[in-house]
Amino acid sequence: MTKPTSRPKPIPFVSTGYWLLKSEPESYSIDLFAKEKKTLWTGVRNYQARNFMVDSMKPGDKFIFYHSNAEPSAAVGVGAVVRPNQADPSALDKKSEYYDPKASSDHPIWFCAEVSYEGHLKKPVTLQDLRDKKDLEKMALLQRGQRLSVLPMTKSEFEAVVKMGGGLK
DNA sequence: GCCAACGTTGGC
DNA sequence: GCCAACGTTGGC
Repeated sequence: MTKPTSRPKPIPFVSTGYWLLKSEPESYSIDLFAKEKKTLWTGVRNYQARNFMVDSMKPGDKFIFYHSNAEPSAAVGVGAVVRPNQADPSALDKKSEYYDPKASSDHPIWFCAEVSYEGHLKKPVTLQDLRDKKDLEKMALLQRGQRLSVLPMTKSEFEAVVKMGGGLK
């Protein structure tokens, strides 16, 4: 006997191992990432984006580093997931703009991923470049109203973006 | 700075 | 549980 349910079941999401992570360069840029080599991808405060990092990201996954709210907004580099699904320390830090009074070490609420720098694209691939590319029209980033800061992408989308950027430098 | 398109909150 | 009001994101 199946339980009655008032809500539709979430569609199971199967990761292809490729992601796109957004950051505003004024808050965390690819240049700073390159200098630090590794960072905790903290401050994600959207449940769907969080769930990607908790449920679907795996060590070794790759991602496009995308500058949002930038001049111009563009894919600018590549990174790799080191360790997903970790409690986000910024939620417990009263001085952080991402502090959440409802979070605690027993109940972190928010999670992040440790990620490592792999390289800058030789040339940034602007949002307009991405939109102009027929092969990328289904890419999550380009869908109407899309605002998540952690987005899945397919392997072929990932490879197309890297190629458009002339590879890594 | 504007505003479309979202997500979240809270009164009921 | 509905939904109006509010807040945020991010392109332009």
